[in-house]
Amino acid sequence: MADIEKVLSQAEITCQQQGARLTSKRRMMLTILLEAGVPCSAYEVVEHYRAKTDETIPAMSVYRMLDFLMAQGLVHKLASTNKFLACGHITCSHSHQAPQFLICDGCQTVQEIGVDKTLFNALQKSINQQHFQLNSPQLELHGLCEDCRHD
Amino acid sequence: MADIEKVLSQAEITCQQQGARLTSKRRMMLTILLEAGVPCSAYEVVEHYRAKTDETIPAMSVYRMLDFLMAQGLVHKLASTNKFLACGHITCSHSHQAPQFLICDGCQTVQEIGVDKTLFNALQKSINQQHFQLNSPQLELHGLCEDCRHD
DNA sequence: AAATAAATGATACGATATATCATATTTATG
DNA sequence: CATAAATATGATATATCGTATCATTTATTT
Repeated sequence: MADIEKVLSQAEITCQQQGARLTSKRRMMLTILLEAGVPCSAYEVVEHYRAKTDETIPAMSVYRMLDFLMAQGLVHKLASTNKFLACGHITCSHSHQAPQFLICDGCQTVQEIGVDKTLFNALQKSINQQHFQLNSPQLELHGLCEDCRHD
Repeated sequence: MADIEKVLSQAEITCQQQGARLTSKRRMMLTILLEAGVPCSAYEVVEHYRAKTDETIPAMSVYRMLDFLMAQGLVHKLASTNKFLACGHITCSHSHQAPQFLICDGCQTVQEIGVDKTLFNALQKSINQQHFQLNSPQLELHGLCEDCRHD
């Protein structure tokens, strides 16, 4: 597990640079996702929050805070599973033009791999041929990680 | 609009080849998606079914039939929008290793483009480097189609 | 300190999806 | 054909995911 404090500090800086406020609750949401390590549904976050703080938080608030964190690029949502996870690259300088997630259907862990230049170019090319203007591609690839493949 | 009858005939053949039964209700589900032209939620399919036949069908049944059609490769589900659409390649001989969907956020139309060899290779390479065993990638790319871009 | 803006809470509800058991239909087999 | 087995569908309930709306609190500006 990477140093969560370090990630949080960087998140703080990122938000400041973007003129966004990382409130203590928003920070807590990010902490929960970082500690979980695997993607969580919004309602799982609600539950983790309750477990950590002994206070309840409305699901509505969690959704809003996750939306905020996504807008800052600190959290991603996996469309294929309706779950949220902390960005794996908060402390590095990647842009996130085309995040690719390798989602293990065995143990639920996710590897967020960086943008492969070759891949992104091939993607752009095949899309431009269709006269389509891309927003932001997000690749979610399901399979088995090395550990689960051997089970 | 492509000839729906032709697509249905091919669907019939595909099912026979796979030892699967394309019942009249399942066939109706596929027809509804083909006629709709845009992706539909399961509950929209329920509604279309009622409009067409004046009979109601349980959502549960629709989900099951859509699952069946997906297992035959006749229908795809868009994870990013929780909607279903008829495969755009039923009458051609594509394998569907890596379907790519260009989803227009303006008008909801979807272009299902074929597997680009270069892209698929780049994808495989970046994945294998992570010792990950892919199930079946499905790329969902959001953006604007040519028409909507000019609005 | 007052006015404004931003964030969060509270409540209700809509949309998506599945579990489970019952019934009907089709297929296989004696 | 008759019956058993398998497959498909219906019916019902409920879990899960997500948003609309209005109230309240907290932070920022002046």
